[in-house]
Amino acid sequence: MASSSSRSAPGVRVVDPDRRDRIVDACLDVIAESGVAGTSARRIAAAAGVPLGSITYYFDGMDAIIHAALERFSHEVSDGFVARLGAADDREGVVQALVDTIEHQVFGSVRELVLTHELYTLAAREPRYRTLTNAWMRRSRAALAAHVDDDTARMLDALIEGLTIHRALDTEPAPAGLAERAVRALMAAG
Amino acid sequence: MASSSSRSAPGVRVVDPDRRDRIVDACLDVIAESGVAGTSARRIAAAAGVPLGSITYYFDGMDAIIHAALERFSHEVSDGFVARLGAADDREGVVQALVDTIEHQVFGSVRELVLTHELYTLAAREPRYRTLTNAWMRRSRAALAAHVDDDTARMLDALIEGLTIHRALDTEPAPAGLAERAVRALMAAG
Amino acid sequence: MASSSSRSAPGVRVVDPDRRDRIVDACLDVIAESGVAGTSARRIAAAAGVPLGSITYYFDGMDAIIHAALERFSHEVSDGFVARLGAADDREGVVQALVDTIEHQVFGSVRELVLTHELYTLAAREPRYRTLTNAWMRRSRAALAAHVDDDTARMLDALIEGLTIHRALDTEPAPAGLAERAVRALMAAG
Amino acid sequence: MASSSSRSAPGVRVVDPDRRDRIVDACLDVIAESGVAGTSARRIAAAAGVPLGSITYYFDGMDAIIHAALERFSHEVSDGFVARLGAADDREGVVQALVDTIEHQVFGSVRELVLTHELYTLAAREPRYRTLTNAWMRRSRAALAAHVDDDTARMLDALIEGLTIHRALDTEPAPAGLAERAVRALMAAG
DNA sequence: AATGAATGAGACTTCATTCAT
DNA sequence: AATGAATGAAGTCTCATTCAT
Repeated sequence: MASSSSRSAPGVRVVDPDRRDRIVDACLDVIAESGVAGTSARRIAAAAGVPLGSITYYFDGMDAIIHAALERFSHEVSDGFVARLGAADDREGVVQALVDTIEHQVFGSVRELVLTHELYTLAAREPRYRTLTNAWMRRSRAALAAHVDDDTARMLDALIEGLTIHRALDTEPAPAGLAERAVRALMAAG
Repeated sequence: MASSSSRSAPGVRVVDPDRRDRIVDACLDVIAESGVAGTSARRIAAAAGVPLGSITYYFDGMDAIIHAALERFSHEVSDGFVARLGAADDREGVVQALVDTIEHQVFGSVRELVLTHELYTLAAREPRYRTLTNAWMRRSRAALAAHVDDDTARMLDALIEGLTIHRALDTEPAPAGLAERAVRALMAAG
Repeated sequence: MASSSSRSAPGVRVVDPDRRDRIVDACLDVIAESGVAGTSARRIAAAAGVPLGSITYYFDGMDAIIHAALERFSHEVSDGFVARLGAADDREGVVQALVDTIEHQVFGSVRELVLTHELYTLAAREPRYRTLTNAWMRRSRAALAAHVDDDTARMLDALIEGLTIHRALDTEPAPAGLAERAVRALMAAG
Repeated sequence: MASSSSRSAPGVRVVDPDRRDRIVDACLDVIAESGVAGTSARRIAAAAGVPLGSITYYFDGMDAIIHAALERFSHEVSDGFVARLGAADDREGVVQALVDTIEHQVFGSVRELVLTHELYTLAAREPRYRTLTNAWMRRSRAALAAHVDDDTARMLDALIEGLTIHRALDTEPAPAGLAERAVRALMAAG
């Protein structure tokens, strides 16, 4: 008679419609922890709690999983940014949303930092990943362009990128108010 | 007649005092071409024209070579930046040097972009590499701080970072003059 | 026409349910021939007629194979001893069984001698192997204790050990009847 | 002018007449700690505090060092046994000396146990090492034969061997007085 | 006499992918 | 549809030994 345990016995076929999704999520976890270089089908399978064979059954090779995972990641981050910016209803709200974004990252887990750079590294070399970062940039700029002109959107996007990276990689805290001054300076110049 | 080839016959012991340096350079080339993930002792040895055994003879494991290579790289880039900035003798010269830096990267080989991100990716996860990026940041800011106050130096450094990355990852060219406007805006705010 | 050879063509996937067992047996052969020090995954694979990858597929590292092999060996020897002793139905039969055991070893292949010492050497240093030798000792003593008291069992077990080793390592034959006299003396003392 | 430091500067040639001896001792330490299998020229050199080149300069390959080391070891142990037995001046003293020998080993460091088995393992397979163990046995028996007849000497030697090994490998202590009863039983039988 | 740079062989292990079931 | 046994390639590293100095 079948066990009522939530963990099925080995060899038993399970109906599991979300399995593909779970693999993608697990892949993201593995990349965050061990890097793209340390990501293997075995590790993803273990993290997702699925058999090894599932990996190559659902995906066409390792790169397909990694691409799917980083695509999902870029949308997650992007969605957050767009939401934060969408909540702003005046110029002052925009400033606050941008400063929050910059400073939020620092307190955000190391996970976001790591995954971002893993993606950039791939994008620097492979067009398939550059497509991902391009779309991501475009979504960010579009969100900004709802409040400022296109050129200012570009400048602000770059500033956020640079400040976020430097804050994350720095060993000492950034001066208070610096992000805000920079944001205001660029918005004034637009 | 004796061969003038740089590659010696197998089995022949060679005196080669610069070998360690050449291995580091070769490692940088391999990382640039195939990424840290694709960098193996075999490939480095082949690129440097030395036997495989030399790699582990001169370095305590793969990570030691990669660290040495990326350390060298960070200094090379940093030296260029410091030199460009050192040549400026007035405010206008500084603006020009920074704009040049941002735009120079784009026309610079993909090599610099790739290597920078490979380093950042490692730095995001491992303290040993964060030490490298920190020192690099500090050198850049110090060079800037010779011309502007400390806070402005930080802002400019971040702006350069962000603009450089976005230009490199973008598929369409950035508007002319945008970098200059952004630089001037931040310098005026300082 | 299909080959009836036991060695399949390269690249052909084979169904081979006893493979794990065959690897253990092959490992024992390799240890007997070349010692634990000379035992490598490559050699075991060659001896078992399986690809190198099979070794690490079935076992978690070299030590796991060696442990499994020596565990099997200790049971093989132990089983023989217990059987020989179990066949004895009176005091005189026990004496004969023990003398047979001592003298049997000499004519037994060098294999048993070699493997025993390889195991003892590991047991002298690593607890995991000492567990093996302990269980082995316990089985031997239990078999003896069916015929004599516990202390005598210990003495006899040690005597057998010592005589066996010295006979095996000696370059000249032991005096006839010596083993029997020693066995009788210890049994009389019990 | 030469430094007066006890540790010479690198590259300085040192007069060191006992170096060969020190290498042999260091080799014994390495074998005791890591086994013959884990003994390498590098490790011996490090343990002896001599340059790597010294190893192959003073010895004809690894096996020559190991043989020299184990030969020295067998004499050290043998000397102790002969001395202990030589101090006995009557039958009772001999009994005591033998019981001491058996029980001394248990409290002796694991070093002696390990080295003994490493040597036996080699002797089981290679004649060059069997020569060592044979000579060792002969010295032990000769020391015993000064007090008992030849056959009894053989029996006692074997008993000591077996009891020592079993005590060392056992996880629980042997019954008190057991060694003494066994020794007396064999001496009475002689 | 003595050294340490140098090397090629071979050690273990991990892995993506294939394929019979 | 799904799995896991199986494999060959490639990974890093250790090492004994050689040889120019």
